[in-house]
Amino acid sequence: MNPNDTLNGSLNDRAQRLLKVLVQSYITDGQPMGSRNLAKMSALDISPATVRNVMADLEDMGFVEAPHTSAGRIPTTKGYRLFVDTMLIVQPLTNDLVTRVSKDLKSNLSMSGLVESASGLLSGLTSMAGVVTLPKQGRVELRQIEFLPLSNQRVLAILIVNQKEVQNRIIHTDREYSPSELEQAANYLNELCAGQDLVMARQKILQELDHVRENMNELMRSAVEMGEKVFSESSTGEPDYVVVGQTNLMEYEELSDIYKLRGLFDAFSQKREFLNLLDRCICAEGVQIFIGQESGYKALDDCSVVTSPYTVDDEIMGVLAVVGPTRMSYERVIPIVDLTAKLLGEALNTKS
Amino acid sequence: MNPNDTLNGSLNDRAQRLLKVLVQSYITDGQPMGSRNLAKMSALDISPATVRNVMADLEDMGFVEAPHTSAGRIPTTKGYRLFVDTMLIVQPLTNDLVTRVSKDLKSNLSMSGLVESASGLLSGLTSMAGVVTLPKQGRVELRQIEFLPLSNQRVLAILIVNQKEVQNRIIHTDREYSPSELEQAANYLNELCAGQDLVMARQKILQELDHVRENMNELMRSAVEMGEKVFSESSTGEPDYVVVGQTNLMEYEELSDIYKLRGLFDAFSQKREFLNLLDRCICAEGVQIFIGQESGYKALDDCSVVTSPYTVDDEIMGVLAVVGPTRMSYERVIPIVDLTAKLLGEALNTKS
DNA sequence: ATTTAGCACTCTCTTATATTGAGTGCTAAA
DNA sequence: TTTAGCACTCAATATAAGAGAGTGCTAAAT
Repeated sequence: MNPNDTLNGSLNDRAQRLLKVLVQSYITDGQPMGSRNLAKMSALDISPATVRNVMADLEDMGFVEAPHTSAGRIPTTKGYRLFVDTMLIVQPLTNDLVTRVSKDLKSNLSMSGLVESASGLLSGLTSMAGVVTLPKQGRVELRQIEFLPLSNQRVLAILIVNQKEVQNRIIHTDREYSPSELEQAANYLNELCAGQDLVMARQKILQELDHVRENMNELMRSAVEMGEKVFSESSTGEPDYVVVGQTNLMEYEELSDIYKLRGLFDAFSQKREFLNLLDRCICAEGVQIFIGQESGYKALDDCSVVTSPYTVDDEIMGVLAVVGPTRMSYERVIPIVDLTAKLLGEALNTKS
Repeated sequence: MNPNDTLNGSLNDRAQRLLKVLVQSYITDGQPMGSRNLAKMSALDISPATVRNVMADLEDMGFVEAPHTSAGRIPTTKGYRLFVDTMLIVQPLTNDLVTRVSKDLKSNLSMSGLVESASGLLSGLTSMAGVVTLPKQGRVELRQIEFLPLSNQRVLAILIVNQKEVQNRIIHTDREYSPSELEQAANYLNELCAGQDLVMARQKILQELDHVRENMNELMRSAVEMGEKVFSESSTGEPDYVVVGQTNLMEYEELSDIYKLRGLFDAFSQKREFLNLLDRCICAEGVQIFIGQESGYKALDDCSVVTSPYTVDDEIMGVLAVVGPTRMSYERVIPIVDLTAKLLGEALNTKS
């Protein structure tokens, strides 16, 4: 068997080298590459005709394709995948960049500001779109609950959770309550639930509800019922992630079709599909990449997504990502995503 | 002087009628209108040649222009302006629509949800982009302040304002404080400032700061200093407005140039210019319209903005707007903006 | 004094046609 | 197995021609 044979499925060195050169060239130039050029650039000392033979094989195997008969070849999704998995050499980051990212993140006081910054960094450093999910409140520990009377049979419940965060919810009650009544109710609930996880607290209250119905006095009944209302209202429809630099994507020819672009932007603002995709990465360790159709969502067909979870104390808090055209410089983007994830985790750590 | 003379600056009836027909036709069709067609549609029983004479006059006066020699005429900004100011008959709203908007808004519990809904309605009903600024906290009355110790010389300040809303701010202190110290500080500040406007409260604290330096004990000094820090930190970088339906704008040919579109989207996300524009409407009563370059911002050159402030108890709380191509159905959009502003105000009212 | 008909003219848009250049696939020779 | 050579394909570009829409102007009609 010939050592240069490429038809048995696994690629020989020469074919791999040619593919690598082709992918790199296409990523920088955006032009299909012809055999003549490829022969020259590969430094392999073979003729264009030979390159053509190899390319025909690579096309049979699905790694490259030709936009039309007389154009050169461009990588397919499968081609990019092989490149990313086995031939890619990530570019080292300059110290300069690291300190810049670090500074940028640390200059942030609030958590939402931090997420915004991270997103902005991803977008700015890559000239593509940056996405960062809000850190998920793994265990939400109730620290204290307070009630404040409003008008019209409504009560404002203030939940202080996780030592630092405040949530407020408005509940509708069956009648007006006086401030002192509310204070007693709060005391009762604090005693019952303080220090517990919100989910647990709710269960405890539901138990209590049965119990209380027969035995307890009117006040406690009210208190428990109010607690039930507070905890049943799920989280306050906040944003799930932050996107910065959407408009950068308009600069890329591959995406400049207005319909594709609209689909993509809609996907960002509807969030559902995109959140699903990000959720899938939350279990993966380190940087993960979805190339073109691999993501499974039509809106992302012409895009690649480079994601990484970010962690605090080894616990995954969220995911961040860069979204851009499949023809992106993975070698540059991957370390940027990696770095940002690590430093965001660190920055969050000092805030807890 | 001839009653049909159009050259002395003010338009005679016939010219007005022709302009009106032209604008309406162009808004629905998007096609430049020729003299032949215009003569027919105007029902004026004049020949195309006469129409051509009138159009030449209108062009001299800057109300219409011709994309090229042998196209019909289209309205200029000035033409749209005259149309909007003097010839427009707003379409009456169906009861159906009114109840739908009303229901949609009332089904909302939180304020941010309400704003989101309003924005969505504007966008959905017009197939353009809807913008709603968050209601501004005109007078923010401090009701209560609480402190919670965090780690690393930081303290969480919880401000309860306006009977219903909670703001939380993290301040950095000169040393660690115990919970009981903080409680006393809170009590002190509550006594000093409760019931006051935030701005007033700050001034009071600044006064107190001078006073306290000599006379008072250590605790009170700390308290006042903390208060100073709390109030000096301005509002918590929240979003200023909500945009829904940006992507709708991609459907309009007038805006389908990718560079214009990018400028527009960037303007939305940078917010600065756009906020300035909206601020300008806050003093105007009722619906206000910016046509094309009238806004003064390059990004909005090909757009019109229909705005209205929304009020609670005759006090202006914010502004909402629809953004779309200059060639929009003003007759339809204006009442929608008007209605949404009114009902949003009402909906907010029942929430205070 | 306006209004109108008629005509030459302008400009866009569409369609057809040719030309060029890049690059391939195949065949036969090295 | 590799290479040179050649016929062929296809996109991109330029060029020309013709149709359609609509104008501006002039001279006649009202």
